[in-house]
Amino acid sequence: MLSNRQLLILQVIIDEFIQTAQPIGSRAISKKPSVSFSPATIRNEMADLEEMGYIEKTHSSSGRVPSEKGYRFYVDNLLLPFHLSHDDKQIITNVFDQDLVEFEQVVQKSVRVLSEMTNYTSIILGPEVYETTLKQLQIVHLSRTTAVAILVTNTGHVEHRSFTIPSEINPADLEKLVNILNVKLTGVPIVKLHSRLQQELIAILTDYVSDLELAMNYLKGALLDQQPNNVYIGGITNMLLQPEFNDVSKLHSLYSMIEQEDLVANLLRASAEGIHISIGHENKVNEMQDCSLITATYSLAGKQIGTIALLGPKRMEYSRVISMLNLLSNRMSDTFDRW
Amino acid sequence: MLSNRQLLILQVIIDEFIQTAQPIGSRAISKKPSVSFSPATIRNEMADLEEMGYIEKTHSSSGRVPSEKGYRFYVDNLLLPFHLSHDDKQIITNVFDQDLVEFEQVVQKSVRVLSEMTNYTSIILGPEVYETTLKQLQIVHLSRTTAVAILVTNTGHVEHRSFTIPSEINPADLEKLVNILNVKLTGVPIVKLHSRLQQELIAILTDYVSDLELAMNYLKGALLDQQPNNVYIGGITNMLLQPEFNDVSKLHSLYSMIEQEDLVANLLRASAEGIHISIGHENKVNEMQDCSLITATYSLAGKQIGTIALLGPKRMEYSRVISMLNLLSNRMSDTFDRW
DNA sequence: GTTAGCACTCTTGATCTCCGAGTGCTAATT
DNA sequence: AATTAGCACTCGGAGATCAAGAGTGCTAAC
Repeated sequence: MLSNRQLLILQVIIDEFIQTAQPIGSRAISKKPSVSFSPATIRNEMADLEEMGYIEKTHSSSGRVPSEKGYRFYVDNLLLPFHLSHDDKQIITNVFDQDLVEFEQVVQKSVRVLSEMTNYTSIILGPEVYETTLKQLQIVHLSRTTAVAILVTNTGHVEHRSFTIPSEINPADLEKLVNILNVKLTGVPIVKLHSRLQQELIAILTDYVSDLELAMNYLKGALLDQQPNNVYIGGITNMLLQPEFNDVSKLHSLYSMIEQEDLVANLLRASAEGIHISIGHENKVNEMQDCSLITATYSLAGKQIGTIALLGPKRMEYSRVISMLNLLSNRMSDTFDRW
Repeated sequence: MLSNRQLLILQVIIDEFIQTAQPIGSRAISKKPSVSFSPATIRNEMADLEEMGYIEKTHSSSGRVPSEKGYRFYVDNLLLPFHLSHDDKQIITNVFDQDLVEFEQVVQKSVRVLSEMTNYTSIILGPEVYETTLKQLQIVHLSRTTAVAILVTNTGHVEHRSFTIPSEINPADLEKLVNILNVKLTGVPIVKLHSRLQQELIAILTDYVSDLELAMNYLKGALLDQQPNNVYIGGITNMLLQPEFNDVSKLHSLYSMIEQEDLVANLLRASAEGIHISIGHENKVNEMQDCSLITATYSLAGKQIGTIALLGPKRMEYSRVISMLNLLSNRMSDTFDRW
């Protein structure tokens, strides 16, 4: 167990290090107004804190630096609720002021605002379509042999994909097929489209359409193949501002990781509801083990549909960032619910 | 005028520097099989080349490094046609092998391939829609008050935008309006949509639709407001591999420039037909003045519709890169024409 | 005209020193 | 018993110094 004094000292060390990125010495701590002990006393406490693994030295006679265990303790026990300034709140709220009626717009704007306000890299995993349903399906013929399939969801999301129509398929058949599908599939959740197609409709459809299989395969390809990774990333260059990434080789490995959107997407897809923080080696991805990742989820009708995340150095402004993520994720959920 | 020997030496210096990024000394040059003079002779020639401004020293007793004037001369006069390896050609050709029928897919794939093959940053300015025409216009109602407007072009490009329907507008009117517009505007070039709407159709439309103005304004907003910046950028992290960007502060200014997509878009939009090279300070954008930018254009039916560019250090592999850009832009033009 | 030779210049890396910030420990103080 | 002052010690960082090496410019010889 940590004494109150140790708690105070640990708190000061971490707060200070978050600001300056410099090791903190006993003298500097004793000068803090909230601290009223001599450097010698503090040195004793620091030795204990170090023994317990909450802080570290960079070399034998340096000041102390928080360890990952220290950050973890800080995040779990020492985090003070942070009051966002009125301006900050306003900026976040403003994102939702214009009448944006599309998920995508909201998300794009949020990513930008978040990275600008925090100076970290922000990542949003766009709303998953689990709950969205098919609103309308349509084929637009571009020429004899090419067409675009367009799929509109009830959330205003539009997917489209071009394809070539093989000469074996009768365009009229395709047309008929689409008409039937529209009647039968409107309102069906997107994720269930595939199984619905397979299980329930084949029987009905064979009656209407010759060469069914061929046409179906084409439609399936057009509509379902691409599950796009709706990952939005902003402020990647902010990493350059952090002294911990002065080293180009570190940057390179981190950046090439971030460039792999599917990897990032999978990582975030696993996030638990609410705010969650992974510090350094708590991250499974190697390239992130010098970073902290804070995730928050947002929801539609109480059901989690996406994730907002901030990636920065372990030395993040946890408390401020958490407040911002909370506010943003609530606003997002509210907005989506209102639609 | 440069003597043949001077040309040879300049060529060797630049070729070598492009490979190694290290200053080249007279001894190293004289060891090249293509060179048969002693270091002393070469030193004399180098002094002349330096006086003329084609090469520079990094310090008084260092080897020589090409100046921007040197690169310019090299690019204008010394560039040998580069023969792409069979594999390289194959990789580029493969981009077009699958039956991609959408501009976007082709462009996205090209950007990736290009940056992977060159290790530079590749930028493609997506096809401008000047020549594309409206294929179909459609409104899908999501709810009483929201809808998505979808616009399909003859090239398979799909634009969409959600909007809220103000209560003053009669949904039936909107429907009617869209029907009429579809009949009247199909086949009209996208860029002319706006003027067409204003000039020719207002008269006809007033007969059919009450509250015309309101409905029109909404449609215009939905369809024409956003001219999206179709800029695709790949391999940004490749910059980290170049020794000239070891310095984090240089990287930062360059990266924050690249992050501004509209700036990049405007820059490329101005590119002249064919291959064009800007070296260092020939670039107007400050942040690029340590870089070279090579642009190539591609076309549809002989009309330039977009730009491919590679951004790298001044020490670029000009000749290889130019061959690749040539091949790629031709293939792109061919493919688009074939549709 | 070309090249060998040589003195000179400048970078690079290694080694050393000095300074200061910070520590741990002990002994004095409260 | 807890706190603090005092002090010796440690280590990193900034400079200074030095030697090695790569490269140059110039002169004189070929």
